[in-house]
Amino acid sequence: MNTTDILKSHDIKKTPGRIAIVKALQESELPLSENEIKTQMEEMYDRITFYRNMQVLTSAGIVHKIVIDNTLIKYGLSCDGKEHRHQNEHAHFYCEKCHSVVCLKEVRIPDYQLPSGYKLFDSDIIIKGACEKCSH
Amino acid sequence: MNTTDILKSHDIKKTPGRIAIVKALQESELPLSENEIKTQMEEMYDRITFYRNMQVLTSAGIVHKIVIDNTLIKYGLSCDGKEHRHQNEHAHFYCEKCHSVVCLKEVRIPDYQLPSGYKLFDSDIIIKGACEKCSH
DNA sequence: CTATATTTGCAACATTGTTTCACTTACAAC
DNA sequence: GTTGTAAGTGAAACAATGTTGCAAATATAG
Repeated sequence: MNTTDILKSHDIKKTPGRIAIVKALQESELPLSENEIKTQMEEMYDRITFYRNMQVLTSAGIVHKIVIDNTLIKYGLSCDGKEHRHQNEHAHFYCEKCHSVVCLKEVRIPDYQLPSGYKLFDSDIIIKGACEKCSH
Repeated sequence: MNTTDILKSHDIKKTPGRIAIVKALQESELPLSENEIKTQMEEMYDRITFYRNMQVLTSAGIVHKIVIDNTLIKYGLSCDGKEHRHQNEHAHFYCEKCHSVVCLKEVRIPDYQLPSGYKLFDSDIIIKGACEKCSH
């Protein structure tokens, strides 16, 4: 799906800032941090607008926020932004050597058995370690 | 195990700040945020010392840091601080209504099957939803 | 093209986390 | 106990991250 159609299908106005963010994520494969996105946006990046647009994009389910640690956040496209999806469907891996984050599509989120009365809205699995390139 | 023995058994000097942090966590059952611990420490709380002591306590495995979101962090005692334990053994639940965090001891961390070459150091499961009191 | 509701970008502020350095304290050796 | 020393503390200053209010700009429906 092309960048502007993703926004359109979610009833979100297509503004240059939002298009730039989604484009950066589409072109990257790996989830990106704010700084990595900023680099791609060049001079059109504005911190405040970025935060507000991320708020819009994540609550629409287009982008998911991957919180590795309080000082390290990555953003990834939610499976081509197909639909409203507030729940991650797979785990995320953080390489402590090269600091990259990858979506582990093969590690699915299980059906958790919560204590009675508890309701599940969303869940995240973060696995930390060394990726293939860095584990030698 | 009493507070000072926990520190002693990890070869960490027992200073008033550290004792106060561990005591606060021991008396609470639920994991606590920095502000909640600060309240219990009263006037002896110092922000810089707190961060440094948390660094020491978490890397010793006495306390584990539960990152719910980049702006919401809770700290919990690692199963009575029995031993060096850098890996959580259970999931954590965050109630989006009352903002409490509980350790879900019954939701164990599975053995993840990582792609070949990947090494696992640590992992976290965060489940967000509504707790028993708030889900009615 | 025009109207209007949304978005942007700036200033100012609030929170969170780190570094440096002089002073103090914990604790081991005596 | 007293003392020496390595470790911990707390203040100042800084850096990074996130939020709010408001006037100007702009995306889209009609």
